[in-house]
Amino acid sequence: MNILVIEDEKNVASFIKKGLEENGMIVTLAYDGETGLSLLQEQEYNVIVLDVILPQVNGWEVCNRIRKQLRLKTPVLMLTALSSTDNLVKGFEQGADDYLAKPFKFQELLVRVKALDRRNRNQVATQSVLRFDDIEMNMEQKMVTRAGKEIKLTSREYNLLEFFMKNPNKVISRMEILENVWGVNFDLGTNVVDVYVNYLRNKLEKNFEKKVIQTVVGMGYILRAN
Amino acid sequence: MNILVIEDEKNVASFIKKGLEENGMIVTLAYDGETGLSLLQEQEYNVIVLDVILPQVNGWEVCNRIRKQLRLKTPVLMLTALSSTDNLVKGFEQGADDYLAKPFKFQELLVRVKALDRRNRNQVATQSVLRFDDIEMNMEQKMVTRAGKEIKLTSREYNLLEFFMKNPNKVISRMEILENVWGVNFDLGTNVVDVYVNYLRNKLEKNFEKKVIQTVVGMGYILRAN
DNA sequence: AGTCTTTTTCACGATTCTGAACGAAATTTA
DNA sequence: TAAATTTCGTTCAGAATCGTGAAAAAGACT
Repeated sequence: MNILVIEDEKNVASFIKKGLEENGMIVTLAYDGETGLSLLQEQEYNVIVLDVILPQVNGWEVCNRIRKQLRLKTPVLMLTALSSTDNLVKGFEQGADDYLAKPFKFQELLVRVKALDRRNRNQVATQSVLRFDDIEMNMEQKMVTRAGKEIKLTSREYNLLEFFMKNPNKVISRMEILENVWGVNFDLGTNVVDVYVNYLRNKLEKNFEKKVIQTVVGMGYILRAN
Repeated sequence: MNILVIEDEKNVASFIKKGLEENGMIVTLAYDGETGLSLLQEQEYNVIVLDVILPQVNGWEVCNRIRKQLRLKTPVLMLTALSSTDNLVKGFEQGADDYLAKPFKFQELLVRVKALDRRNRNQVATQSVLRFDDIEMNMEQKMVTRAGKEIKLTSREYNLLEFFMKNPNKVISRMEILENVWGVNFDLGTNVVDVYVNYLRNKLEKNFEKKVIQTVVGMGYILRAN
């Protein structure tokens, strides 16, 4: 289970990290909201622990942006020093899923994190996002980004990339591609695959440093980071 | 707001009752699970405060029966002396919505009760109202507004929009739409879907800045803000 | 009958797909 | 090493498909 903790007080942060790690969780720390948000773009987390009081952008704002901007449904547990009703209600309005008033016992935190994860698992079976290196493919929105930049693909190009991303670091033959992307299972003497790989490369690798689709002469292609 | 408190320790019970009443709530006490369950059959409550340790039937069992037997979705706040993880996870499994470890400050209880009520109200509300960006769909009144302005739709148009709003930010294929809105599950070579999307666009996007229904060539359509 | 809603059809333009052609690169053969 | 062969990358133009809007036809309801 991956947890992102956004908390500026370093001793509190490392206290939480240590405790959660002792319970078998993988914990990433962010000491401010912006860092947290960019981490969320890079990787998927199961639960976010978010302090309300943060430098610059406060926790509510961060929470709001997680929902509205990043469109993530990852459950958020808010940590708050102020346990007044109004403040908390505000938290829920911004899309927090639970809150915990400081100071708290670690057991409390642990239980809540587990409960949030549990609740979430039941609701959303899978977040349909494929990732490879800095390429991200949202299978619901059929949207692809590389290093955060949107890359518009036609449907055939998209399907081809999806096949690559479902078989990363693995040489794929032209036949396999034809079968799985074009639905053809006989060799029509065509080079469509070559052409489309070329299209993909143009869209996916131009303006970027690293090449990701490499050809393996006589065998096919492979999606590999450098 | 009606609260049912199921708690056998009379001094704790009356302490809670008094406090909640001071905050304008109507509180009913039950000193054991059976009494609580029968009260729930007679009247509707907004929130249930339930002690885990009760004579005869324990709190988890009561919670379980509230969900499985009475089929009530009334939010349950569990009071527990044991804040160990396992016990609490068990509580959530039985359908509790939140918990509070004894001893607690009254403020904590109050906040949680309010939060539960609030969450519940929102859920019930959103059961009949769908929102996306500035579009609001009242499913009881079958009425749609955008930016507060009413938009009159025919029933087919309404059903189509409803399907979109239930699958926001997700590419929907023509087939899916045909199946779910027209109830056809074979490909009659028609472009009704295209036509109706077009109707929706006319009614929903003319006179407004932002387009919300976008076509994804070769794949279908997507309801997406901007 | 008359209005409103729904379905179907059509045509144009835009996008996407595909095969062919050819040079470049890699591999094999001589 | 050089030549021959195979494989690959790229470009391009025609073909096929798809999206859109309008308009006509069919159906439902009053």
